Amino acid sequence: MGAVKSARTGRRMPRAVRERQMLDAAVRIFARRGYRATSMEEIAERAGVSKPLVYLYLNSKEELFTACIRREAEALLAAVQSAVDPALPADRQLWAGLTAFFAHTARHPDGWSVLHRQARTHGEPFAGEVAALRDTIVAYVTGLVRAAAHEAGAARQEPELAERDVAGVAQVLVGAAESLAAWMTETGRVSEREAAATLMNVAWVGLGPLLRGERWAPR
Amino acid sequence: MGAVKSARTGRRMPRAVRERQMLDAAVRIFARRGYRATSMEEIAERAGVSKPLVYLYLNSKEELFTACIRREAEALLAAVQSAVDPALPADRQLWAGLTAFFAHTARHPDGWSVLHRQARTHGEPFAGEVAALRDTIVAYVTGLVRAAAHEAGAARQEPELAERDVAGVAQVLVGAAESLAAWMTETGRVSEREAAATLMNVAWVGLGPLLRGERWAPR
Amino acid sequence: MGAVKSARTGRRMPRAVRERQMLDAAVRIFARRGYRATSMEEIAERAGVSKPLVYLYLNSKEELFTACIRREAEALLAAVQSAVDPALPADRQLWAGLTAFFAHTARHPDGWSVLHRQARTHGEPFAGEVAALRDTIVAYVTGLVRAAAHEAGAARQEPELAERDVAGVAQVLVGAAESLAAWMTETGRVSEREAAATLMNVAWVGLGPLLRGERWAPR
Amino acid sequence: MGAVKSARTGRRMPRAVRERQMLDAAVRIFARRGYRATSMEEIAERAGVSKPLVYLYLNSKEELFTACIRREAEALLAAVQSAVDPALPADRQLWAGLTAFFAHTARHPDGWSVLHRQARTHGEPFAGEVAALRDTIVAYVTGLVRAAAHEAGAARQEPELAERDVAGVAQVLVGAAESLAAWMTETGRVSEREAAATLMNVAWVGLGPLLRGERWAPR
DNA sequence: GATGAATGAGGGTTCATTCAT
DNA sequence: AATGAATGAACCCTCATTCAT
Repeated sequence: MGAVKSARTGRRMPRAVRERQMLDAAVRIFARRGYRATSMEEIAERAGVSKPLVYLYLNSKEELFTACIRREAEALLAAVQSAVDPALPADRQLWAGLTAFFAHTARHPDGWSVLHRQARTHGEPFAGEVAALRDTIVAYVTGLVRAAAHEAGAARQEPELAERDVAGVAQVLVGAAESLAAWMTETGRVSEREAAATLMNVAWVGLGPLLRGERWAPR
Repeated sequence: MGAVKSARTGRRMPRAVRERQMLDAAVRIFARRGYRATSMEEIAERAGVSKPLVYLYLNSKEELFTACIRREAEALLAAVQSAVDPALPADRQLWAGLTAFFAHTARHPDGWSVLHRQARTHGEPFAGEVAALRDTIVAYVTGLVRAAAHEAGAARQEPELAERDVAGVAQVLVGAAESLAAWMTETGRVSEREAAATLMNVAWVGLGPLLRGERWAPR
Repeated sequence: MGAVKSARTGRRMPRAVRERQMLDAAVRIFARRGYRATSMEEIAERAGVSKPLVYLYLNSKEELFTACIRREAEALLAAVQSAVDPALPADRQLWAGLTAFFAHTARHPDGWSVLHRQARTHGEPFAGEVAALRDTIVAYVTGLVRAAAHEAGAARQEPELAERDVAGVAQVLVGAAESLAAWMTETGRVSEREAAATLMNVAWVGLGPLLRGERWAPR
Repeated sequence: MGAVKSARTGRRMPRAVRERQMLDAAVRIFARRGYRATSMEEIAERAGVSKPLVYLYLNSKEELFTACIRREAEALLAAVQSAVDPALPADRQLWAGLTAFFAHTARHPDGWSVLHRQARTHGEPFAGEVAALRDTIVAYVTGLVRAAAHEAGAARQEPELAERDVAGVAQVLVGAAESLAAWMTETGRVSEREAAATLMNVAWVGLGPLLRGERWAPR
């Protein structure tokens, strides 16, 4: 009825192209409806092919969803990594990475929704796929925070930050970044650079007192 | 299949009791399977009643899910609010609130999953219910951060924090807290107090340099 | 939701009164929704009693519907019969009967709908109940037509009408009357007297040529 | 139960054929059970297909019922129209039309039941479909009666019949015809030609006195 | 390389009916 | 005299998936 039909653009396309069309359609629909509410019928229709062809290429709904998750995870990781020059100082790397992250999620809201919302809400095996991605990112950010702390500390002759605190800052950074990205794509109220700047101010500027050993403790 | 059956504990209970049982069952199953993948049958079974009774009391799957969201939202808000003494200084309030938040989500992981994951993933009208809760919390946290900045600034004769930064810190706090809570309940790798302490260190301790006007800027 | 609830007018009423309320409610709802689409719930609600009470008094949906049919059939028959004075000439009796019939169906459209539409569309045992009523009426009308023909024929020294033609005229009369009654209650386009007059003109006035032996035959 | 199963005659048939089978089955069952009491399951079974296929081709119970009504209405209209030669005099046309009508309803009792009983009993949108058919037929019959009166009147130098009476006769004719058809198919007590002849005698032969201005009036 | 035809299985919802009080 | 609590059974509809061509 109201479904937008992609005009079936010429039959007989090479497999790689067809597959891409199917994944594009799938990501879009999974992102907007959720895994269970998405029907293979609708994906096939939007991809401009028949249902059996979707099965021929992607085997099952579960494998199709997994393929979507993998493709989007790789794309996101590639976007962030290619934006970061490992030769730069840690804070510049962090800035570049955050900017690339927010830019990518803003440009691919459906992909981000699949990763951040849909995959995590529908249990195994999908959640595991995303967990792996997240672990990679957390590890990378942890390295950056450690290096940043090291540089800053070295400059000011201060003791390095304890691993626990490094990990804590990294977790907060990643968690807040995810949250901001979702908020950005859903409400459009913040720009990519604003989001990145907010995080840099908290993470980087806030590192100073932590490096000097300040801690908050209940009393 | 493998579903655990609650031994039907005696027929003929007053409506209020039955309704509670149904909501308990529903929250648990919605949290684990997601809205669409949850069947009314399974909820009824777990609640120890027949499906028609669930419909008699809760009308429809959608209303049932909404009732779950509302109950869990109210419970979470009540837990946090009753933990906070408005007479205390802002940092103590923040600590108390965060601790209560993490304690509640740790004790009610299914409720938290319904609020944080499921409700937000399945569109309107569910997302709206949770958005209202989140707005309440963000407003409250913003107030605390502003007050905290005010106290700290006043003590040190420093200019107060700009509203933009207050809002940024609040957003990061709430986003990071949500993210940590989910991570906590999903992986069990951090304790409630650790989570709260990490956030206090970043938010509270890191407030210092921000108050002194330090900002990170790319160049 | 939108259902009109009769304010439960005082508990503890004599059985006969309660039963009447239930039948009233049932006729009304059966007439408007049809047998299958009517729920015992709605009847009970409209009657201002609980469902078990409906069962206590009327045993089952089927018996309840049958009771409605019988009550309405008896009422219709009584209305027609009490309007007819057997001492009058046949044409006056026919006129009185038709007028009473149209008046009754106009005043009790739900009852007429139950008899004419609902009961006949839902198979046995309901159709049989109405068939009995119809047979009674057809027999009565046949008698009137025969008598009318006799009077007219006797006056003009003409041969009486053959039984086949008498029966034919009676069938047409009854069929047309039913049809007009339904049309009247559904569209409201004709008055009771107009309907009766139309039928008298066809049946009575048209009797003349038939009595003189005129017939239409294909050639 | 007692359901007759059509031996599944070979799988894989072209859509048009299957659709016809489904409509055949549906008309039969709707006619006998009524709309609400008919289950899609039973229709599918009788059509020799699975339930989903019925939905694939006919979308919903409501659309299926509507499709039945339309098909039967068109078939009935076509049968009557093709039997009538507009070049013939009005009485011959009427006779041909009535004969065709009774013949068609006798040969397709289920179709007639769907049109006359079921569709009208189950409210909109079904009743509207049949009302359109009836209007067409009433208009056609009105034309015939008018023409017949004109011919007859012209021959005898008499004044034409008033429009009100023409309409009255047409309504009575159509109503009586419907009623006789239902009675015929339900009881089998009259033949098609007898039914048509009865109506011709009343309508055609009875037209004479009406043309001469005779009217019945109460007094 | 691609599809029209077809289905098993399951989910949301409703309803007539009963039991215990 | 009357009801709140409860359910077995069915029904409409959808969907992931396959077969035959």
